[in-house]
Amino acid sequence: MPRYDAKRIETKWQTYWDQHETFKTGEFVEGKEKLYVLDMFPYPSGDGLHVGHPEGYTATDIVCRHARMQGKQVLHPMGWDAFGLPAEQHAIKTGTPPRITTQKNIDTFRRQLKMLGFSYDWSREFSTTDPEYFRWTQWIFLQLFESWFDPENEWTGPDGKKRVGRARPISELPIPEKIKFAGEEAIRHYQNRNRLAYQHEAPVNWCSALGTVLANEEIIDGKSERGDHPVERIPLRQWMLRITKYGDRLIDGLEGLDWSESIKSLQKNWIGRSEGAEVDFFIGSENQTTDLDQAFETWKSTRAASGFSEEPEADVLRIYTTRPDTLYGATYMVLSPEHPFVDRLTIADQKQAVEAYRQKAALKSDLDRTDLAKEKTGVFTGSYAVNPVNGARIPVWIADYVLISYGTGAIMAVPAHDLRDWEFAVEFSLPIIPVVQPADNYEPSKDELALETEIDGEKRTPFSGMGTAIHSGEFDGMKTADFKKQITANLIEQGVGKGAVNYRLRDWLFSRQHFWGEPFPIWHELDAEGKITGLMRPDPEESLPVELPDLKEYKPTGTPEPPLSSAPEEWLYKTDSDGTRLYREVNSMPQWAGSCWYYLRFADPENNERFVDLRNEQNWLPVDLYIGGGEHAVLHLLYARFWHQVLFDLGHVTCAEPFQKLVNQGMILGDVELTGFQTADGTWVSSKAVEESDEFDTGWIEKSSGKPVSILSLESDQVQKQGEDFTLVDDSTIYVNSRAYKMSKARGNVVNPDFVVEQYGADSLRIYEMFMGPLEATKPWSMSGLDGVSRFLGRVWRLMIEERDEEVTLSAAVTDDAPSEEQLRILHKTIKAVTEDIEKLSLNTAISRMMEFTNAMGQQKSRSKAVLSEFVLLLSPFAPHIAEELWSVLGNTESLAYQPWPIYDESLLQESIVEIPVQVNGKLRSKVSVAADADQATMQQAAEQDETVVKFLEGKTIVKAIVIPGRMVNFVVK
RNA sequence: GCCGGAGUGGCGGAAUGGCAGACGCGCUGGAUUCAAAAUCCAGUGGGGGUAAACCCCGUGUGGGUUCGAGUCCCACCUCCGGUACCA
Repeated sequence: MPRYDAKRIETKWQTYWDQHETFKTGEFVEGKEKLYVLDMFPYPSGDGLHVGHPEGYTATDIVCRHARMQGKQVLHPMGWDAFGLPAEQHAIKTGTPPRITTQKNIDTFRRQLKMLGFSYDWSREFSTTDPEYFRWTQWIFLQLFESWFDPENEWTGPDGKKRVGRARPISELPIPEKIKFAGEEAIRHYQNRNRLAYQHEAPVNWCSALGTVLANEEIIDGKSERGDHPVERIPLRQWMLRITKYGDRLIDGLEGLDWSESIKSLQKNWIGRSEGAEVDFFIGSENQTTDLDQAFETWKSTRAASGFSEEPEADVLRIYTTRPDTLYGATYMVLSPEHPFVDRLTIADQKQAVEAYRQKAALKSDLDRTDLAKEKTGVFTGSYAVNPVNGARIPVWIADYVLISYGTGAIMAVPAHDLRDWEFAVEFSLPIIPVVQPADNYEPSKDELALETEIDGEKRTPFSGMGTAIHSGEFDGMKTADFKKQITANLIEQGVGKGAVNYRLRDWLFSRQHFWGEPFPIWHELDAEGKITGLMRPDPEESLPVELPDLKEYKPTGTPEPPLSSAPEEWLYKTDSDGTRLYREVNSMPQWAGSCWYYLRFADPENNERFVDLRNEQNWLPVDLYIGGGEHAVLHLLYARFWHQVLFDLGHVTCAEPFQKLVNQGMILGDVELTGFQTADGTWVSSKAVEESDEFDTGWIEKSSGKPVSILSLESDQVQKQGEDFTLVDDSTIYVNSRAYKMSKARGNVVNPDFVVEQYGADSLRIYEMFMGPLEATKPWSMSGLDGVSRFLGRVWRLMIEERDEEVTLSAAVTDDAPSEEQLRILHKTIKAVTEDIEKLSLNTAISRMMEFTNAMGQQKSRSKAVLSEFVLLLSPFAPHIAEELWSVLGNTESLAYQPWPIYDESLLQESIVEIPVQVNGKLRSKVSVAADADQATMQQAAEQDETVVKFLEGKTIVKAIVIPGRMVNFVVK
């Protein structure tokens, strides 16, 4: 019985922790160091936990258990991100209300997490689907709704940092005189247009198969991320959040954060800030009668006096460019097909062609647009615009390579210096004027060369780099960077342009046509005919939460009308105190909403007065360590930071950034698979002669014949290494594939944590996942690796427990004698290494250090109890169950969860004699033993006397001897 | 294409510019056993040499810096992840 019995021990200690509320975070203690460690909370899917979850959870658990033993107060909560599609789709199929399914899944997840022995404070658990939680999600939405962004506001936050731009209450929005004059309704509409949460009629990605509108982020290659269904673009009234206003703040805020450079750059790229200029090109008034060139002169002088207007007037096309220095090379303009000026600029002769082109563009899904990306298409409108810098008349085209959603939806085309414009100009024989001279030693890039074209008998390529201005009037000879600054200044002076910043980031499409999401706390005013007027009334704060109605049917309506539109009348309509009929907003919030602020709620989960008490927020925030999968590196983190910054601007939270340190755990792949290929008649085909193909069920074909090949799983003894690759043992010309794949049901390589715990125990699973490799690396699973760590725990057990006894008793080898110097040295080396490794999150090496300890102690006939006790403490964050059990067998009556973490003594680390390497000319030739504290002369002398070294020094002169005390000796000889 | 990251034994992976391959898996041999499981001990990068001593080669490729490079610099190759008409 006293063999290491994981199941018995683990159940015992999990019950103990539960009963004693061992990991409940108490009231915040002033002056005691705090640590807030958070896992990205899971979506409780019906499949239960997979082995990827415990990877991050174990890492945070180790950090927390370690921190508690160091005397810190630790906040380590867990909850559920439980709104989302799967529960709704299950409801559609079975009629089971999503709340029921969700609850069941949460129960499974909780059971599994407890089974793994994580030290969460379960008293703080909540789900985003709890009305008491989403009450505050709705409240935060109202904060966004009731605010606008003032880009000019300069202010100093509670963190003492100066910022420009701030969210302010909508009541403080300055109303232009014109609008004030138009009356109350106009003012309300104006406010609506400026809110951080606003409604917008926009082409959205409608997926009829899912019966919903999708965010750009939910679409991959023009198909839905979920289910791979086709997506088309249709116009719809949608909720948007004005995240673009926070573009700069979201970039600047990254600076002080302890995040990997790669995630920071991922976020920066996503935001995609670019600097350039907006420039107005004169097109004349709508029914221009006088000559365009003459009108242009008048316009120029008017502009010189009035300056550049905030909004473009009707007589100009406003463009955005990052290369204002190429203005002289603009030879045509392009509008996106959706641009509002297309109609008025299209002359009668071109109407038909333009209309046809627009139709085609509108029908194209994103997929088609990218598919046809190779070829440039477009139509001339028949109209011209005037280049403000040189008065040149240039034709205005429409083309779908210009997107309505970026910049101003219109561009000036400079074919000589932009690859896309070049392609278009070549296609439609438009003039190409070079205005930037590359440096003398310039070689065209691959992309540029690919576009090489013969024009007028001469081979020419576009040039998209920087250089010196030519054909640019007074600016000739200027360097690109200087020219940009200079011309931007000139444009402002002449009132025809200004410096501008653009973002790749778009405003956040914040509504979904789902049942299983947070309802919006918004009512729409209806007019006498029951039509939506565009004016809105928020639910008063005190009436929150707006709960979901009971529905009989969860099916999508099949139209973009959300399922909530079939809610009972009394949920959908009400008459306000002033007699206005109101209709409830029937969209719901996206799944991101709940995860945007859950980290705040954990600091104060039961507060009925506020989303989080300010004091609690100040005490616990920011999150000191946040660990989760890389799939959230962009969106979740960007969205949560955005909400947080708005709350910060409005004074609801006091720290500017929510997540101080972020770590992305790597993905765990399935076991490595060796795959061979065979034709139908059973002949082997080399993996180098096959390729993937959708044509046949096997998914692979032989390249030469195009015939399908079947795939065969091989055992490791059937293959051998050959160079970089593997081949069959029987035939070294037949290469086979060797790689690990993502775990998936389809591939059948999913590892179930329940199974692993059943077989090996939770401690083994925890240690194995940490031992696999660096936390952030992608790593393949290996069942035999689990045997290894399981053996290690068995060895630890036998260090202390007498297996042959009936009862769990201390082994006779464990004594109360004073530890030997050697045992102490081993212990203190281990303490030092493990402590430092935990701090670096280098958990795989921490475990290997403990293995070394175990191996060394196993050799000792008599083992000091004191030494073993300290070791058990070191092991406890990693394998808490076995550690608690051993701790109690060692004679302790209380949990070790709050025992002081062992401290190493530097003086005990030193060995008295060390073996140091001796090199000659940098090559290792021998090793000599010297006293650890030997000085340079002694070391050099010892090295020179070494037999082998003498041989290498014979007949040579020592030019130089490099001696590093305690480390090495190197002789440079001639 | 662009932006990140990574290339080290049969495998997962270690190495503040200072003994490459810690630790684990796998494999080989041995002990224990009637036998097995479990456990313990020894060996295990490649080549040469007598399975000794010892020597040569070796961290994707080519160059460089350095007394000394897996580690730093330059160029390139391959793989993985993200992204893509963003003006």
